[in-house]
Amino acid sequence: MSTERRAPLDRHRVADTALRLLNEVGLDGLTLRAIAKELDVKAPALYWHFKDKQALLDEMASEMYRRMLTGTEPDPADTWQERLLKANRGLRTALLGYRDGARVFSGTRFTGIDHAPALEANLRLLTDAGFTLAQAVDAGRTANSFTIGFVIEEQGMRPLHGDGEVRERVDLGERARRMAGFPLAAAAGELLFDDYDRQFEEGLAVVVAGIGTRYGTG
Amino acid sequence: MSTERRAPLDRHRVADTALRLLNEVGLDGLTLRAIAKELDVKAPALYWHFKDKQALLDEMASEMYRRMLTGTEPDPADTWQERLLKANRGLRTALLGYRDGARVFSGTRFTGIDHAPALEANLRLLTDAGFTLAQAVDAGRTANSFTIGFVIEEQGMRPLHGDGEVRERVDLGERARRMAGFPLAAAAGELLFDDYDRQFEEGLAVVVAGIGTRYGTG
DNA sequence: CGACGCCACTTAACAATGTTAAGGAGATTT
DNA sequence: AAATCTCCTTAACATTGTTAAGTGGCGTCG
Repeated sequence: MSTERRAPLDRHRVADTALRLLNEVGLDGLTLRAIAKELDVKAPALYWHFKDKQALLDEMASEMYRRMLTGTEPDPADTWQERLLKANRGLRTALLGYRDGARVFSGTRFTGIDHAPALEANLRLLTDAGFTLAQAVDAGRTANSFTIGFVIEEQGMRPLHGDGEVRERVDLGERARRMAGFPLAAAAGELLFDDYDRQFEEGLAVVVAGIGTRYGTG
Repeated sequence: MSTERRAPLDRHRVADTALRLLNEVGLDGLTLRAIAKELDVKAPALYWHFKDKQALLDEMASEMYRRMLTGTEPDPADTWQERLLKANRGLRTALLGYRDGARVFSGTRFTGIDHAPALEANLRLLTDAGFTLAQAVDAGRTANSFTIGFVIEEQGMRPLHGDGEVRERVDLGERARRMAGFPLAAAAGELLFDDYDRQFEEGLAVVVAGIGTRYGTG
């Protein structure tokens, strides 16, 4: 018998399902009707739990952030360099875990305080290492901006598709042809669109080194 | 008499008008019908000049980039530090010049070669200064990623509105209340959302310093 | 026990959007 | 003069976020 009554939804379950669906259809395919169907519900039902679609996206971003934190208990024995590296690697990994993850994440603001403990711990570590609070804030934001910017470009160039497959969006041969007459720019093509992991590590190392140099805590 | 025949459109004029309109209505309000009305034309006419809306957005991004370049003739006597600073300051200024500028810019890929000469000149300057090509590419992308990421956050926090007015999207008092129990994080609020110009300069200085440190060309 | 009321949803509908199909007026070419 | 090309219009379509109104189940209170 179908007298089984589906348990009522809540914000968490909706965001959960939406995140799972995001990886199949991408941000542009993530319609309220599709999410609702996945939950065995009609679209307007979502408005009982969320004020509008943006509120749902905010919840999704918060959930992404929560999952990122659970993967990485901060080690109090970290040096500030290690902490910055870990935090930003973790952020990138979390964003890459979802199709259009960076776009979703950067378009939303946190509503809760789930991020507060980690932020507090990081600021504490940096100030204990000799940074002023202002320096610690600047350092964190600089590294954070780099990571977000990098992943936005990365996901724009190599979108993750439904089947987990990665497809390049740039035709290197055609680019090289257009760049004839600009030898360095042409040669840069192969470097620009290959080995994002290495490029990210390189950039992150640059940022951390710069923080040490500029704030004299290296 | 209205026998005056309007000159036919072209991609450039459409992108021009769309960019002007962008500052009045924002990316979400930038519909094809609104752009068409501004051009005294019906919406489907745009499809004669552009394959789809994304193609128009690409053209807009290219135009933004072109305007950025005309403002800044690269000085061959620049040191690599000066060049990186100028290029990324210019990029930020260009992005801030349009409502949702960073979102428009980061969502698109260049189709032309307008950016090639400047890229070539920058790579030349860096390699002449002792960088390998790979290092020059990495350095440029790191700085670039930082700038894009920074401005995306900046414009997300302080959206530019139609009348050129800037409205804050964060209630600092409410944030401080939520952050009770996390003193450093709470105190960081005022630092995080104030004086973006200074924060950007600070971050850019960090990146440039890091490039010098890591690639031994400082 | 029955009426009330709240929760969590459904059905129906709306205006707006990107996009396509078909056609048409005017200039240009043959 | 006929045909073709350019650039645009009118009409329509499916899809989207969102709102309004209604409805069935469940607990509470008289």
